[in-house]
Amino acid sequence: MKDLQLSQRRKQVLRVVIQEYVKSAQPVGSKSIAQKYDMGVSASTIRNDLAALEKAGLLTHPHTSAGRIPTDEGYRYFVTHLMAHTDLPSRERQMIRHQFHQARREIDQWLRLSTAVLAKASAGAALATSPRSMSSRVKHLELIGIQDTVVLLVLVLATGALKQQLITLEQPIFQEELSRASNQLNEEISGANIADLPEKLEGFNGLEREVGELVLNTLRQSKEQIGERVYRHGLAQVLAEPEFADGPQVRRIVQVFEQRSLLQEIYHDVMELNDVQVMIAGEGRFGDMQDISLVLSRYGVPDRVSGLLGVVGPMRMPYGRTIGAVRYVATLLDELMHQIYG
Amino acid sequence: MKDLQLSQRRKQVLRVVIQEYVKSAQPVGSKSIAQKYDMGVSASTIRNDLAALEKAGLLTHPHTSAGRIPTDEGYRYFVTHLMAHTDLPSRERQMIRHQFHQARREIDQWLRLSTAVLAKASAGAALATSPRSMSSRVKHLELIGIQDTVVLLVLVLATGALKQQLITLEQPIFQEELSRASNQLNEEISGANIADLPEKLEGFNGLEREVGELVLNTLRQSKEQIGERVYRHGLAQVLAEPEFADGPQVRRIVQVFEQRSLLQEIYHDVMELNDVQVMIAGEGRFGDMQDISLVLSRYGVPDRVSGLLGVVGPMRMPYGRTIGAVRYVATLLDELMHQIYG
DNA sequence: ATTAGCACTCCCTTTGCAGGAGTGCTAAGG
DNA sequence: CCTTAGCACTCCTGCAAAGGGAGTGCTAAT
Repeated sequence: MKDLQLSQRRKQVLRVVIQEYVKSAQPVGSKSIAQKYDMGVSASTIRNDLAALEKAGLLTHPHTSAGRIPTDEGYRYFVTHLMAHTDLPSRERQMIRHQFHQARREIDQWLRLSTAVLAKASAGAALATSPRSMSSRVKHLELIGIQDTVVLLVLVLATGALKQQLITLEQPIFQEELSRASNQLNEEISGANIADLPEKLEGFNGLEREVGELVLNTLRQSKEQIGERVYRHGLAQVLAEPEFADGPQVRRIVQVFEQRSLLQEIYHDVMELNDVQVMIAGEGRFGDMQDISLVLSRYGVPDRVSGLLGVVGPMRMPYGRTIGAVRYVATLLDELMHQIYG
Repeated sequence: MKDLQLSQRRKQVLRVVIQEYVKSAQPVGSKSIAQKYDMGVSASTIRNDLAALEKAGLLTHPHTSAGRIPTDEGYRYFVTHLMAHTDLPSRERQMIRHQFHQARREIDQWLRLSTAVLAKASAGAALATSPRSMSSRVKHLELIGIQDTVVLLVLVLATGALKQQLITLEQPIFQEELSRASNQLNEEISGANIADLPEKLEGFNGLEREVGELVLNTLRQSKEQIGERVYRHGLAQVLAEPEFADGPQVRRIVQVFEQRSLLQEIYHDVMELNDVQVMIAGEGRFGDMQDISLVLSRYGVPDRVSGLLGVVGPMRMPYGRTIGAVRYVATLLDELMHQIYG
């Protein structure tokens, strides 16, 4: 977007239109602006401003004789230039923090809580991915016999992440044998990076070799993926918004909310930025996201683990509040993660 | 429901009404029945039958001059008395089985696949819970130092289920110390049931005691809960059904689909029955489930592990197909689980 | 640059009307 | 007693016309 020169008043008018429209979901007209907000000018003047803002591409109207509503670009301009830097009110922050301290100390719990809290604070639908380990260094592995020929491989990464995988053997095997194998492997590969693992595996064969290969595979795989779990909360609530009154629109947002692949695609973008990122109507880069906005943030500990956290909602969204909520929950998660991985 | 005496023809008429209505979502009238199905009687006779079925509470019409649609009880009667015992066609079964054999050997993968397959086969939204261990016997535990004062407790149950929990200590601790503690605990409590655990813990204090208590807590907790993870798939697709065209109805089904607590409540009922269970419009026992049906089944290995699997969709649902699909996937999961826990 | 005035546009709702589908009832026939 | 044809009746649906209203765009004056 080229940066526009707008007079103070026009900025103010744009701000008001967005504010009112977010509140009421109704197109807002010149008269109601002049009445509710004392801008020192008449409705007629505001009418001119509205026309100018429309020509600039920041507003539209649904039909000739309706009030104005913001366009994608209007929201974008608002978010980047006009929005007051709204952190969540401290009372609310307190409450959220309190909830986190009451939860069990487990990443799973934290993320579940995060989505619940975000959904509540934002009136959108919240989602989060479980954290992905940045450096997948093996900390420890364990082989546990489940059945005669079935063995469970448990893999603990340096980041504390847990991976599990079933192995079926040709022959029954004793637990002693398994323990022996896992001890041997542990000695060799614990602390090993994905890069030096193949080399270290050279010396092994038989069961150890097989398990080693499996470990390598698992690491490789987890390197590519977003966190394997996606937490979601609050879809029902966002569907209550009037923009999702009709069928196609509902399906659109549900798809955005459900689709793993979208998160996967967005993942890298968000990882690069440090602050909360706002994606309005897909920003042209993503398919069917009419009228849908995302507010996303990375969370985690730099170079150790990181995940994705955010809100999906209608484009007509209280951006200030939502951004504040996402940012706060993300920093809270950062803190908690830091206690573990810091 | 009292069991009604219906003539063969009336049963057939009911069957036809349901069949047609499921297909078209349109009220079906006497004339169209007489045309499409050669029942050897005229539309007028069918009209009488329809009136009788309506008086019996199995049908209604939305307004005076509309065709008939089934009521809750109509569907229920159909499912219990009228439905041909439809297993999935064998071609389809083959395909599904194939997909499972291609998946990675991991419960997580299986369940993900299950919901995907079910959603596809049923045109509803599928959900599944991860399996709950029936007897929570400890198989093995492991203490892994993550940070100076942060320790990860990994708990492997006899069923192969994995539990994890972070522990924060007052004092930094060496890995050797942790290994010592976990070895000691393993010797004592591995194989121990939840019942005899408290007794066995008597002898311990310090770190071992603390960990032991944590183990006990974790077991107790997992005893009450449904599987901790809920897998979902296919919400977008079910929302395309015409009954979910309006707002309140959408919110209703999304809530049913999202709410963990509902599954929790239903869990015990389903566990007791052995075959697939059909719940139409909440069967009066659950709140806001107008126009929504559930088709659910237990899966797992008796006395070892079990979980919940099923479909949520509109009441106007192809029950035969759906039940067939749920049953087949459930038995498939039974099989797979049996390989591990059998 | 701002303002008041005013015609114009287009949506939304209501009303009325015609068409159609399907029922319910009645009376006659097997 | 069950079945059938006939027919009036009900109520939905779609369409068109009309009125009201909100808000704009333009113009001319300040």
